[in-house]
Amino acid sequence: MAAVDLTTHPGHLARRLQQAHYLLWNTMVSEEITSPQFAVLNALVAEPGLDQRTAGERVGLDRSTIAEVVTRLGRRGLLDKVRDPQDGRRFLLRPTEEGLRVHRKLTVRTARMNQVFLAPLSGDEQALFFDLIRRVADAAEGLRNPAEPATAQG
Amino acid sequence: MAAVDLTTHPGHLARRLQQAHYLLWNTMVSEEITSPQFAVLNALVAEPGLDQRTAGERVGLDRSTIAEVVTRLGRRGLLDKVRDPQDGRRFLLRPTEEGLRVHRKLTVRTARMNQVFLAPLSGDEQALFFDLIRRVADAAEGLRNPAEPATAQG
DNA sequence: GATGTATCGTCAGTGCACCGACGAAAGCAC
DNA sequence: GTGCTTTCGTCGGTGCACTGACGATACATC
Repeated sequence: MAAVDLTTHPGHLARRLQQAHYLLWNTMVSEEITSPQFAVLNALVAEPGLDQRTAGERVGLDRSTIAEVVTRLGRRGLLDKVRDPQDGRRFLLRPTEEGLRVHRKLTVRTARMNQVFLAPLSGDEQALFFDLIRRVADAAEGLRNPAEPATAQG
Repeated sequence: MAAVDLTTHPGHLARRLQQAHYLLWNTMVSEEITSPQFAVLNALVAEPGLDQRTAGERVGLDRSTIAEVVTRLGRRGLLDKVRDPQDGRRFLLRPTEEGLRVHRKLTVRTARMNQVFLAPLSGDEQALFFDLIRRVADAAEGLRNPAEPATAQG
């Protein structure tokens, strides 16, 4: 009997956490717009005119995935995509009027959902929850990108 | 400027955490067997002869997803799938010899990976990390399944 | 200005995750 | 033992996520 206890495996917990969030999002926020789509829209509200790659970087999506998400947002008319006249490789993205409207609406609902989602934790615990996850995720991402500043011995 | 700070959104953090884990798993554990596949294999090592639905329940996968994972594990010869003679609707699953061998090997590597993944946290913090995530995930899952035991006050 | 390298976006392939609908089998009526 | 309902697995559709390869554009060097 060499089976392990998955409740002490961070990867398994992360997956379950994300699934739980997915379900709650569907019921409390939107069945049309997904959480990653909202994240991209949010990035464009903060910085209109981002190119695809940078937008993906802001929310943690690789080139392929951001391309698909952008396609869907474009199909829904929430985002405009135009070639950068300065750099013919890039597409510049900005939210449409409708995109801004949807973003405002979902921002409210998302805040409500987050409250429900985190309700099992006290205020202090919620802060800890963010801090611990962020530190683990940042460190793991750092393992992949061997540092950008100084140390250009890569 | 109505953009929100995604680092205080648990769903976004959960996604980033899972992605970080995915990358680390690929480099430190296996490029062939994925984390969900290992989870299913692990469940079958613990309880050989589970049917598909129950196995999915053990690791948190719905019917459609567990079906795909089982297909892949079967294709790799890590698992046997036979009809339940007692109940013609079910398939009973058990690991093959090769499946047991792979499970043992990955168990070791997974433990190493978890250490690296959680290295940014102290021992106390790791315990907290598990506890907080588990509580949030359990509560959210509870919202979906309106309770099985008493407390039918929905 | 031609050559070589790096970057941006796309495409194909694989895998996880959900939903809704479906057929087959089982269990419960009566 | 003929129906009603439930359960198990499958199938089709959508969406996220990664990899590796590719064409087009830009940049850097000569």
